[in-house]
Amino acid sequence: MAKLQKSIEKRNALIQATISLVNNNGFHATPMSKIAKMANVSPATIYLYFENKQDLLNKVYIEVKQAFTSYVFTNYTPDTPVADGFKLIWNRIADFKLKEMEEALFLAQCDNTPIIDETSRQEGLIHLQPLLDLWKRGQEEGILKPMSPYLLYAYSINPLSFLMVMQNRGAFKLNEETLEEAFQAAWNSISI
Amino acid sequence: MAKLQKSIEKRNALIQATISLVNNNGFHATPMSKIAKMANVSPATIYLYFENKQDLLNKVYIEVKQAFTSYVFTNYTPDTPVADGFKLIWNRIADFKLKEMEEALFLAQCDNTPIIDETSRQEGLIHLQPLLDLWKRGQEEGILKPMSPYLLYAYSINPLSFLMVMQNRGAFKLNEETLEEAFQAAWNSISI
Amino acid sequence: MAKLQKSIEKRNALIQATISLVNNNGFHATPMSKIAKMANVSPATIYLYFENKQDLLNKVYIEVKQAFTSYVFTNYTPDTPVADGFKLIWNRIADFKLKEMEEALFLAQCDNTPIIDETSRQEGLIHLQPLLDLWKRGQEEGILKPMSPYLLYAYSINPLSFLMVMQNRGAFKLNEETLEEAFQAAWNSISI
Amino acid sequence: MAKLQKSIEKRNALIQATISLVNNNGFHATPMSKIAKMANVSPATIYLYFENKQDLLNKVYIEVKQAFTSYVFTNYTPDTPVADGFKLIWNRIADFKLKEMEEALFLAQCDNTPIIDETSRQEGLIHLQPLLDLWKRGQEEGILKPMSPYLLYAYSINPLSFLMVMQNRGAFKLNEETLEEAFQAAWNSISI
DNA sequence: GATGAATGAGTATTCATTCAT
DNA sequence: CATGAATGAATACTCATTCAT
Repeated sequence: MAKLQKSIEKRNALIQATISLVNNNGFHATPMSKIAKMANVSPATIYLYFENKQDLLNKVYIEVKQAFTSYVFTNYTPDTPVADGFKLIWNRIADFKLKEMEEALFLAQCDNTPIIDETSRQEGLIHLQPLLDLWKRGQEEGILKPMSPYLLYAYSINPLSFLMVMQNRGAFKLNEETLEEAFQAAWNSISI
Repeated sequence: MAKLQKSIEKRNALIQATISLVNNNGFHATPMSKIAKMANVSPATIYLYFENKQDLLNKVYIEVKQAFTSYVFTNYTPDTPVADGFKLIWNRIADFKLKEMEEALFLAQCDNTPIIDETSRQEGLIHLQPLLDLWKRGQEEGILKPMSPYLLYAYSINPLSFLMVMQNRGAFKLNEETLEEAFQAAWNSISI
Repeated sequence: MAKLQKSIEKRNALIQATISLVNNNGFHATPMSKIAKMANVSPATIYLYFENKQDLLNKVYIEVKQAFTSYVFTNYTPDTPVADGFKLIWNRIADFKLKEMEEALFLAQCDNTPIIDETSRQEGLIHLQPLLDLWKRGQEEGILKPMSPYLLYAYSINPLSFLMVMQNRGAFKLNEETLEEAFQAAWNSISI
Repeated sequence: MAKLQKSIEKRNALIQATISLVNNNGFHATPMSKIAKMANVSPATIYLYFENKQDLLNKVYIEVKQAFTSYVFTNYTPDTPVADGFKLIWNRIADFKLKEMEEALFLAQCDNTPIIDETSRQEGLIHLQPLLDLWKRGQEEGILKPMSPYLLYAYSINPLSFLMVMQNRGAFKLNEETLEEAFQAAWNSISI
């Protein structure tokens, strides 16, 4: 029991170290040895938990993406009215990006870079379905513009990533006021 | 003259090779030797034009960014009415992302990654001033929401990057129709 | 008793695994972990039976060599006439190489390679004495050429190793006919 | 010109170092770094001349084998009478094993071990054809036993490898007398 | 200017071996 | 006895950079 516990902790430490180092230095400047050191294990130990560096990265990506979607859809049920549902989900996304900035930044980097395997990328996408369903419902009800979900995502969700990156670089501050402005912009862009 | 010409051509070949390789393989999988090979020069030759790999990357970034802004503001004059001016600029940006996809993808990767020096990043920003001025004018005229330019950018400009990346991955198609939808979403998000 | 039995079985499994893996992949590509896996034990268990990898290899060599000589001299008694005795022993050697090919191939590889300690090699040799005695007798009786036993061995015994390796590589077939030819060649080379 | 010369010298130094180290320590205990050190180059330099460790080994094997066969058939012409021809070739083989012991030992190790690629092994064989032709002629003339060339090789040629290994281990001495005995044994084993 | 050969300093990965359980 | 997890010490191989020509 204690052993399993320790094993899980080590794996998590590796994942956290990877996120942190890739965020700060980029994938190309994140050697396995540094990850090991930050996680307080030997480099060889990484290979007990992950097949190789690419596998480590893929697995971290998938798990962070799952944590993200899991966080996002907490409290949401498919019978929530469209406008309320969208606001709920949007706020959870914003919350996640603010509270789990490391994870969110990591995702942003992976999503704009060819460092993740295509299959892992796909695997990360499937859990977004409830949002797509919500949008479809909104379109059927005539509340949302009849556009491709990619457009809906590009204008209502993705901007948060940009804003978070800017906040991380110290150029911009996400607070109650700017978040409200952001939500209005998001809603205006997709609602009829 | 012929010599200078050849020199410039070599430099351009190096820049193009860097863009192409970083796009396809990521920075971490783009060795100098490959760049040299693709540009048909010796690895040593790179160091006649750039100080080192980081310098090469920074310079490529800055030049591509300049090409981008230069393209974007062609035909635009500061006395254009706000709505027309925004539409003009927005369309040029969309144009660039469609016609110079390699360059645009490269910028998207650099902008979400810690591979570019902060100073180079700043240098890439300064040429965006005309757009910021336009927005300020629009806000003074009560046409645009009185938000931070970061918010304006996040919602009216940045989504195009996301859409382009998606198009590049084969998931989405930017055509006359979707571009029009995109523009409406952009305008709705920032206009009062 | 059952415990001792199991212990012996494990040790044998380790020896067999070592032989098989070294034969197929060579010593350099035979990690302890693979040996353990093939023998269905933990890597750590190997060290309960052998001091280290070198010791494992030496012990395997010695035991296989003993199995070989023991097999070879079964039914042979020192009072057998020289010609009969040689034929008897030669046939047993040929038999062993055909029936215990794994073991024989392992010996061939060890005998031509610096992977076995010199002392272990010596230890493997001592049990060949009956053959040396037979040869001495044959020379005293004027039946065998008065040559160094190394020459006798090189021409009458060692060729079987070569033929077995060739058969293992699929290039040659040892059957009743070729074995008879081989024996004639062997006998012709050493008899007066 | 001087550059090409140096290049060839470096390559040869690498080959010699490989032979020497593999002979003394075995393939498994011959790291690239040691080979580099012995050849007075950087480890990275090896990879300018050979693709990887396996390629290095294969190439060394092939070149040594070619040197061997080339040495062996010097002075031999296909019209030499069978007995004379065999004696000539046999002596050259013995000569090579005595004078180029390092090379010969290396071949012996490679020939009894799965460290060489099968294709490289095949490539090493093709140059032995003149000997096979000689044997065929001898069989047609009724001088040699009508056996498989593998048997002829096993009994008339291969024993020299064994004797050389023994001499290298200090157990046996190849001199004029023992060489003559060896030749007689070889000839007796294959001649009618 | 231009180059190709050369390399030192890494880097991912492996593996023999140990040790707490 | 037996083990699986852990690791330090290699090891093959890469790559940004240099330098003699």
